[in-house]
Amino acid sequence: MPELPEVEVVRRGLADHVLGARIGQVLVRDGRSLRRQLGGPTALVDYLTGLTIVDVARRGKFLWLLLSGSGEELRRPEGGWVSDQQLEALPLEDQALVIHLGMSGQVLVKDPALPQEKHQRVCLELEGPAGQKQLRFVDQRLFGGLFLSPLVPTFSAEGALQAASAVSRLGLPLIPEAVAHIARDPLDPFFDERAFRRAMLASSRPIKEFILNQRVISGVGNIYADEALWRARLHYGRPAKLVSAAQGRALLQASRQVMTQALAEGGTSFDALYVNVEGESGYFERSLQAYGREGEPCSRCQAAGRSSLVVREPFMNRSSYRCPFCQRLPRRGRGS
DNA sequence: ATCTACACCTGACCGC
DNA sequence: TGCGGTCAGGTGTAGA
Repeated sequence: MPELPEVEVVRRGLADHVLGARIGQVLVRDGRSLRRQLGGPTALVDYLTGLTIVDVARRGKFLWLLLSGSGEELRRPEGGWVSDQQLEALPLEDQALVIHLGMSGQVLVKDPALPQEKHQRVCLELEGPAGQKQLRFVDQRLFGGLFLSPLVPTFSAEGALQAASAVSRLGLPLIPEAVAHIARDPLDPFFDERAFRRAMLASSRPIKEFILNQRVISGVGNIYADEALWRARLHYGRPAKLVSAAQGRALLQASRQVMTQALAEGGTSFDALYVNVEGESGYFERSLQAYGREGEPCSRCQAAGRSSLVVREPFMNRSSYRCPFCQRLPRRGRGS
């Protein structure tokens, strides 16, 4: 359930703590976290060892580390990694390390002396002259993982080279091949609203299924889908093509607002599973209006003097939460 | 081509 | 106490 805001919290943490770090020993405790790695653990270990981390990028729920092999001869300052200036001069390796948190993944940056986590699967030793740290990939349910993927160019709709990720430091027009099919997310300035609208009009799938499709819009998972639909007053089952242009814009706007707010509060957390790189939980759960609020009053209805209680309904083999008053199916859209 | 079904996982929780 | 069933659900792929 880490969605865009939670993954961005992790990305920022990595950008703050591991840029310029040189990767030393790589320890794979559980090969199942490398299911997508061609050649298995050996290939990952062989490739990563000795490389320097030069950038951390994200698109939707995918994170990736950009690497350089030429960092070895750099002079590393006392107690830290190399400078930004040095980093920008380094030539990129042709593969990035892609990380997906799946349902329960965490990326922690910790002192090697601290005890390892129960579900730690992979550990990268980060070497500095004084500072030694570990990048730990922890994942209880093993839906997440790490793997190398070759960088390929990214293009805009008009065919121009375009930064693959709005949030990377270097803003390179390169994306890991394995992430190239993922659409830009609603917080990406290059998000293509017209393409989003075209796809909406072409789809008879329920609107919630539509916005969960990472090929159409990325970063949205079950929690923020329900929150955005609540804000836009849309029923999850409404066929996408029957959502008006104004409602579609409202939905996109709602997803931006809810994710921006969640990011400002450090992400959503239901338990200790979703945390930043220092192991701390976010506070956004307190701000959720629909998700997880079965039986509680809809705050919008309450403010208007009505009483209606949020309901939980099965949809797409998972739970959906909505207000039965302000998120109804119009007559035309019934039957899904 | 489009869509559905399932595999991948662990742990918390619930009813018996 | 134990034990089976259910739920949490993102992503990729096999099959219809």
